Amino acid sequence: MKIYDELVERGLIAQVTDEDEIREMIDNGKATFYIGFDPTADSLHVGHFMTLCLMKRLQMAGNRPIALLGGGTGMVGDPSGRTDMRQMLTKEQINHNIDCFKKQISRFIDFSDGKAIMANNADWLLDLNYVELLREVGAHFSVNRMLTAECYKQRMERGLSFLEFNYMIMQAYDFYQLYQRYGCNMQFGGDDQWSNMLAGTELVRRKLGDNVFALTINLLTNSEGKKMGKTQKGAVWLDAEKTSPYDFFQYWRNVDDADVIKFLKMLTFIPLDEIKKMEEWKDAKLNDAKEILAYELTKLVHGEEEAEKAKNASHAAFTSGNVENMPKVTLSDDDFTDGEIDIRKVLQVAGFVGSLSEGKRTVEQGGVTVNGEKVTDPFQKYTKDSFKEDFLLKKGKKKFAKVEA
RNA sequence: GGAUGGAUUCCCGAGUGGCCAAAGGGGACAGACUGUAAAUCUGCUGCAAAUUGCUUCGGUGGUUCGAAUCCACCUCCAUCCA
Repeated sequence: MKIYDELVERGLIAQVTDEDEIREMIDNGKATFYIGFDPTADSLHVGHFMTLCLMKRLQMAGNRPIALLGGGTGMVGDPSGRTDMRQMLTKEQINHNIDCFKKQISRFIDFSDGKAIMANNADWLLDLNYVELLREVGAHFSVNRMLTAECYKQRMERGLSFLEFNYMIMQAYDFYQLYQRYGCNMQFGGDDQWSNMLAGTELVRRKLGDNVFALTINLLTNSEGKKMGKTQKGAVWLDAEKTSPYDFFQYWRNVDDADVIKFLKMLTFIPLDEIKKMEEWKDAKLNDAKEILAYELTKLVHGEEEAEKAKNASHAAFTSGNVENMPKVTLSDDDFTDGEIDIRKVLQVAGFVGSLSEGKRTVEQGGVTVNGEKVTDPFQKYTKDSFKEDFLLKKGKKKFAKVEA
């Protein structure tokens, strides 16, 4: 199966500017395409992961990717899909974030021998002259049209600053630059980027009379239409320091039944005919599919070794009760007062609760066990010796840890 | 620049001098049921060794025995006018 059809089969493609042209180009490895990453945080998250996978798939099909870091656009901030203005980032933050992004992207995409290009739009955006830009680029944009773009609609009610309004122009200008510098003839991105991307294809056509193309992929949503990759604690990060491989594994292990197959198709590199077989799996058997999903994704992001560890930890916690493989938490001397620590504090240090009050509440509701025994006293004390033996802490149904001191 | 309305806890949103750590809903968390799923029901949801104390209703100052609530100034947002 050619790459384009595979993308369709996997449910990835949302919108395209010209299906036949794009199919012809990417199927034959003729595309030089770019995907932009704005450095809004110091790690990539699950949403980026989707586009990185897309980049990889296309690279494997012989196309040349350009990873464009938004050192310039990050100074402005994309209003798409937001209800309020992003907090403005300082140059230092942006540069730091870009360094973090670079490391993560390099692990995914093969940049050797010019097989891929890393670019930063700060190189051409930061030194632009205002009046010159207005004349060169601004003249090609109709405000009337821009205002009808989906990405601004929401903001027409809540307010849109001029700064953010210009984001689309920045992004369009990127495409124009990349086309001239690297012959970049295609842009890919999340579906929320559609109007920004169209602006780019139009700018190139108007300035140079050449046709370039855009393709968006479906945003990763669950069966309820909610965006994936967010938890109550925030985003699911690709950085192991920010989201541990175990938590990452568990995140995918816990997806809804209704979503497993869809995610396997969209996110993993498992051949489609294998996934087809899994579609037959029903009820509890679906748990196997969830585990495959979690394992594959953890492997892609953190490597095989970490994926094995996460899987073993998961088995230890949920099936075998094998304490050795469980996620570990280590108490420091500072956590003890007069050689003692109470259960609330243990929960807090383990990261299971946000405050001692919450810990107390959880214990009172019967949500905490130690070595399988329910803890009833929220002020239950432990000495250091308590942790010499196995100390298996469990909160609720899904939080496990082996606590050491 | 002018007029009007607004800012409340994770989110939405009630509260217009004490009975307010602040209704109701959502979300989150815990319990029951399950398959580490969904749905449902119950509890719970500022902090703190806790019939109490402390911090919180955009900011600062004031009135008052007492302020989310009244007053002044400020900041920000929305709508209309210029």
